[in-house]
Amino acid sequence: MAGSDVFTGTLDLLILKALTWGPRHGYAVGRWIRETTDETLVIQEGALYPALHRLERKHFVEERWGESETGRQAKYYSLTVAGRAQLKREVVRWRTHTEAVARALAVG
Amino acid sequence: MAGSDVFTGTLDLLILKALTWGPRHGYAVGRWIRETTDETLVIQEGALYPALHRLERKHFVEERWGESETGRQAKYYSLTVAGRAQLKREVVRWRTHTEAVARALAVG
DNA sequence: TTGTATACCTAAATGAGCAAGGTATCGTCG
DNA sequence: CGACGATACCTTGCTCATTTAGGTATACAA
Repeated sequence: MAGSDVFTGTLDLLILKALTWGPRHGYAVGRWIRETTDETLVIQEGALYPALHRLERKHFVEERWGESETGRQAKYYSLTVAGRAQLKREVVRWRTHTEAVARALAVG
Repeated sequence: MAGSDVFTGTLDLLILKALTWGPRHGYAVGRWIRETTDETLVIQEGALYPALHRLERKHFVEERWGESETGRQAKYYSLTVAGRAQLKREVVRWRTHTEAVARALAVG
């Protein structure tokens, strides 16, 4: 089933959010999502890396090679100006839609 | 973009919820979702009808032809016992995941 | 009679995420 | 020393939900 871990369309939102405070490499983005959601949302690498590449292609993030905390080479992603705007839009969309579903579920 | 109107995976939940109080025909299910969400969630017919057929194939709903309020023939769908259990599961899943995303968005 | 709402349907394309592989480095534990 | 787990990246093939864009038919109002 598509989206058994994350509701499809939510991943971009989470990735952009993970980059709010500065550059992070891909592996660390995945770990941040897993940790801040208390293991509820676990992003498969086969979803994570393609998603990062998509965001790069749309110019919402920029990549730059650097050295990770462990001394290994890692690809760091940072938000562009457009990415920051996109994050805002996606947060609004998320709120709007979850509130709409909440209204429907509250009926009865 | 897949899921521009509804986060992919949410549609089944909404359809099952729409049938909580008794049989409804497909068109009325779509209208119920649109109206209870104040036009926020508008389900395309090309998504709605295939979704109903999927739910029927999984035995979460049963269909039966009947006469609509306007006197036309319409296909009425009603929840099966398995469908009612599925609705419960999907509500839990929805709550779990939206709360997880909420935690992530609350950071910072 | 033209349009709008009701009521159903499908086929082709898009595209996200899953499953399952792969490479390579580093530290640790037996 | 050797195996293992964690880190860090990647891709290809598949499934499957949704979008797009059509189609049929009836009823009623302008």
